[in-house]
Amino acid sequence: MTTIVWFRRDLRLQDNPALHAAAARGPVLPVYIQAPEEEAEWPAGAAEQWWLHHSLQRLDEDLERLGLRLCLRRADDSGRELIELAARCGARRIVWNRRYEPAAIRRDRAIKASLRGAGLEADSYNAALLREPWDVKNKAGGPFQVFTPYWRHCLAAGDPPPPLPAPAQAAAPPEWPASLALDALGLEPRIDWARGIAAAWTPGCRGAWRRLDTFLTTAFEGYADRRNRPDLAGTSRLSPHLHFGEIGPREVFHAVGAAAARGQFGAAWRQSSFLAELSWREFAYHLLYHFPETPQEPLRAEFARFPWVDDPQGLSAWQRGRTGFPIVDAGMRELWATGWMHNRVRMIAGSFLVKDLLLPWTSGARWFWDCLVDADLASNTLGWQWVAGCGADAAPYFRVFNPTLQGRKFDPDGAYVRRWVPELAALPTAWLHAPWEAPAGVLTEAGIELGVTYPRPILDHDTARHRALEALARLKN
DNA sequence: TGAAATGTTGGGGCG
DNA sequence: ACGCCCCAACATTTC
Repeated sequence: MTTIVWFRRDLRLQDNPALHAAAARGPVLPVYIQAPEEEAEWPAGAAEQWWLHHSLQRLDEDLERLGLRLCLRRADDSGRELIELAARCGARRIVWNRRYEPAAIRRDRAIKASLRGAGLEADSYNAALLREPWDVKNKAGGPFQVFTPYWRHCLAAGDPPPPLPAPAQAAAPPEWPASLALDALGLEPRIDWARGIAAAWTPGCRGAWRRLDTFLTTAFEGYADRRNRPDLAGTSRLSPHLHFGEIGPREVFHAVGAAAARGQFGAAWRQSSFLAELSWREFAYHLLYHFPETPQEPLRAEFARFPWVDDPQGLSAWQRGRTGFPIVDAGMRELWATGWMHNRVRMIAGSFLVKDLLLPWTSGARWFWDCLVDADLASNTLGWQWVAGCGADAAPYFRVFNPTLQGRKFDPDGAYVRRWVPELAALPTAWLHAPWEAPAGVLTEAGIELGVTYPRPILDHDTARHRALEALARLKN
């Protein structure tokens, strides 16, 4: 009996429970359905679409080694498309791995009901998370809202199950239904702006595993300190691979454990700050599941009446990396060029938008969504609500990042700023994070004319900080 | 997963 | 020798 495996954000063969279950029972028809309308308010941005194109290509190649191929479809109703496909190839069963965004949950629930109503079997599995969001409860039986107790609770619950192997073999269905060519999905940009992204990333499982292996051998041990340094290769850069499910969190968790068993690092690997970051991702899904309105609405209700500012010019300067604050501009340009930004710099740039410019956190979340290759509704929402101070376990309202101090602390030699803001490259490190303080002669020497070759700061941070503190203090009363 | 303002301490210069 | 002041370094409080 043929089973349709409906691929979504699980673009891998290993540790793929839906594929595993299907291959164990007979012929497999792998399907990907493009249905952007079903993503509701959060259709994939352009960078994410670029990634998806290449990831689907890799997945198809991997499936070919199993004697299968990926059937590509475009539809405005995935459920109807699946029923049609099942009829065409005689499938009686459809399986997939769960998604956890509110719109996807609603859609999948309706599809499961309609498939069963049509007399088909339909089952879903967990490929994306160490724990299901509904399985983790605090002592009162409710969801956690603070990370540390959430994490402790998960640690105490024991290790997640080991990853499943890729199917050793899979039978092809009696007939292959027609498939669109990958190019017909129109995911690749028409104008060639993706070169920076292509240079920075290798979509697909093998790229994901290469990243993980490199990270485990070179950066895991120093991660607690070096993860905050955007000028070093101190992070795993797994986020887009995890986002598309080219690698799963169970695989990451147990790869760390296996490296520890080989003696690469100590016995406390479960409590490592790297796996804590993986748990932040889990925590984000936990929150999104239990508070599904948070992509739009602040979790802390009083923030609904915060006096955000309308400042299109400020927003545009921030988006284009022309605020005059080098660490902020470097981050925003890294985002634009590569579809990714170092997490420390996300916090700095986010704090600048929300607290210095007083622009709504949702405008930052939307821009990140459109630019990021790892645009995850759960993580993006958590990150922005955190930095704005209106979310779970959020930064206290008075916590305002000083872009100059953050730059000096986390990019001490200025290598990160010099890379992404090349017009400042010749400025001595002492002035690099505050070029407006440099003596005129130093600027001239470095070939910089403020306001011409590089913007003057669009605001005075000290003034902006006081303005934010006042607005936030009023909110408390 | 802040930063600034304010307070405290202790060494050293100096009358 | 002593008190006084300055100020850097560190700690605490406050936003």
